[in-house]
Amino acid sequence: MYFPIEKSFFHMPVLELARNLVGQMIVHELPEGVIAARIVETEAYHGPEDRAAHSYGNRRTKRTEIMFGEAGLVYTYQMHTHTLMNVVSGPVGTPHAVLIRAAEPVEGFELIRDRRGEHLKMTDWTNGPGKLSKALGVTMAYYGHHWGDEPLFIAEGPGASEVVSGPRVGIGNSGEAVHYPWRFYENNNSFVSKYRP
DNA sequence: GGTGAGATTATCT
DNA sequence: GATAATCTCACCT
Repeated sequence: MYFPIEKSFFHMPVLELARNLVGQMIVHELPEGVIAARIVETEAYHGPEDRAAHSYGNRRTKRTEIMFGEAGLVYTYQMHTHTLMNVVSGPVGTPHAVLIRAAEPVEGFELIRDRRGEHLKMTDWTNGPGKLSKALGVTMAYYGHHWGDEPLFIAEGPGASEVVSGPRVGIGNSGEAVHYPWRFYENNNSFVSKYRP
């Protein structure tokens, strides 16, 4: 049984939050059962000053609107045919966010397998942001939800053995921002997504 | 095990 | 009409 983490947990600087989310649990309670996974990889997006962020230069559109809200809200975003999950960070009016990129399944293996496919290796279930949201059943319907509320929430997890940082993935031509070491992941964990230069 | 191209759709200019 | 915080599959080593 899992319980949502204190909402005050989200009130810390975005880089710190990104690092501290590694090792926590992400839980989705569905009518069919509970899916739980331990977060092993995140990325921080530093709103106004980060060329790779959707909210760069305080760009405020219908899509980025939620990032200007309270820390702990859910920012879901459609990329091609996939949904990506973020945790809003920073005080109200400051559009920071943490992208949840990968997690290690802990509970609900059969539900995940049903969604992702019988033939896949277990490590291919959740080792990327699009795959993770599909495995957990997270959709755009959660845009604006809070990560401290059921049925989709962050719970206190067992932590991570060793958290390391490196450059972020898939942000192409974002100038200097490409090199910022704002990706955090558990060292030597096979559920961490592959880095593609 | 690794690299490279194409898919495919909401969102913004 | 261009773009994208990705995924999958084919082909190479």
